[in-house]
Amino acid sequence: MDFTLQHQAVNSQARAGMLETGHGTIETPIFMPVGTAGSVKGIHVKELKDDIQAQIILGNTYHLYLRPGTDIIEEAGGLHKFNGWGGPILTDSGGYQVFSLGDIRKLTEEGAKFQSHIDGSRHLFTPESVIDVQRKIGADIMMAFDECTPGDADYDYAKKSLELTQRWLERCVNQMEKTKPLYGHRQSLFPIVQGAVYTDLREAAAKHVSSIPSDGYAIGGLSVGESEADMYAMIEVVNPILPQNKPRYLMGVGTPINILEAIDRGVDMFDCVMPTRNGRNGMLFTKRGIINMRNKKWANDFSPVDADGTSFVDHHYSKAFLRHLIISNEMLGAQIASQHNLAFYLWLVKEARRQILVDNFKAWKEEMVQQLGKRL
RNA sequence: GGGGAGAUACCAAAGCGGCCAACUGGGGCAGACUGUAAAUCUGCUGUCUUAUGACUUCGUAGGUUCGAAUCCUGCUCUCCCCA
Repeated sequence: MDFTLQHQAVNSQARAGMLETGHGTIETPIFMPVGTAGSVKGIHVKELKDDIQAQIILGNTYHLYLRPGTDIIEEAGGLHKFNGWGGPILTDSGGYQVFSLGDIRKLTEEGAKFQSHIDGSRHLFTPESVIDVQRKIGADIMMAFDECTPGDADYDYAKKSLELTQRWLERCVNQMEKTKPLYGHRQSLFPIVQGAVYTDLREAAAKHVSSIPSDGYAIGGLSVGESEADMYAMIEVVNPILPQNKPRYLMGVGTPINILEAIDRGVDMFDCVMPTRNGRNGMLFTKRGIINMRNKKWANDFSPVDADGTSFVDHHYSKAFLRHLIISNEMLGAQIASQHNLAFYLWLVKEARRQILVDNFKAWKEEMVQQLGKRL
């Protein structure tokens, strides 16, 4: 997997690049829609490609392992074929579930014992098994198995957690070397930087992962309860240490403002459930600010969903109709909102890239941030 | 014509002498959501700009009682069954 750094902004750490995968080239900075169970919730592949113009999507190891099960995906010929997407796929390792399934999971040196959130059955994830599952899923980018340390972890916990993540990383790397891709395309493993909000831990973590040759590097354990100031500070600590000529992926982030701030600090790749989940829950992101579509003031606003938007849905439907759908709990409401939000997120990173290439990123970003935070 | 049941807040529906401004659903209004246990969750929803406060409510008019949405009587209306 080759990454080409095309342009480095002058008064910002922002970069524009190209990441070539076995399923297509990704232009960075990029936002990757999340498709936990193999599908970006509520979005057809056609809309994903043509309307939203997604270049890579996520899947989740834990969720796909539980349902439909690794065997089915292998029998299908990998996730690319199974879900009909065909483009690049990144799979999260289940490290986030170590965090989010706190009550029904137990960590040991060996790995993480989960109880299925579906039927309560017990499963063990190890760095090795997680690599094996991701081989079978066929992800272009596989994530190392980590502990996503909570944002409020104390220093002692964060340190021990980081050390566990580091030992797990070594095991992931070993397992990568022992195994091969199953479907004829290259698979890359991205290590993950942890260390909570502690500068020295983040530094150590960044140095550790940088010592391991990889096609890209991820920053994890952010947007998990810490302040935004801490999040930005940690990005600033980590990015100068990570290899310059490899893509950097900030996991799970974030709001449109978060993304622009992180691009400004040298991040290339993002994923987040916000555009889809918040969309389903009636929130729209636009370049002029945030819309809570359920608010009464939209009830008789027959203007387009987003006059500035790039998506078909932005101009085809009115705010009043979309509000009606969402209030009525109609499936289409969630679909339209998700499609709009994803199209907006992809527009945002595409425009950021364009501004980087014409050396106007910083000024553009400052202006955008003012608008994006507004509530309409 | 005969017999029976019932009228509670925007809707539905509990409550059947004090713990009732009134359970619970729905609806309404607002908020949350960041590598998805989420088409989910949380508030508020009689009036008084704030309230452990005041005031006005449970078809309607009276009555009993220290005290009534709850008991009694009249009236009005609704529904069901048999003709």
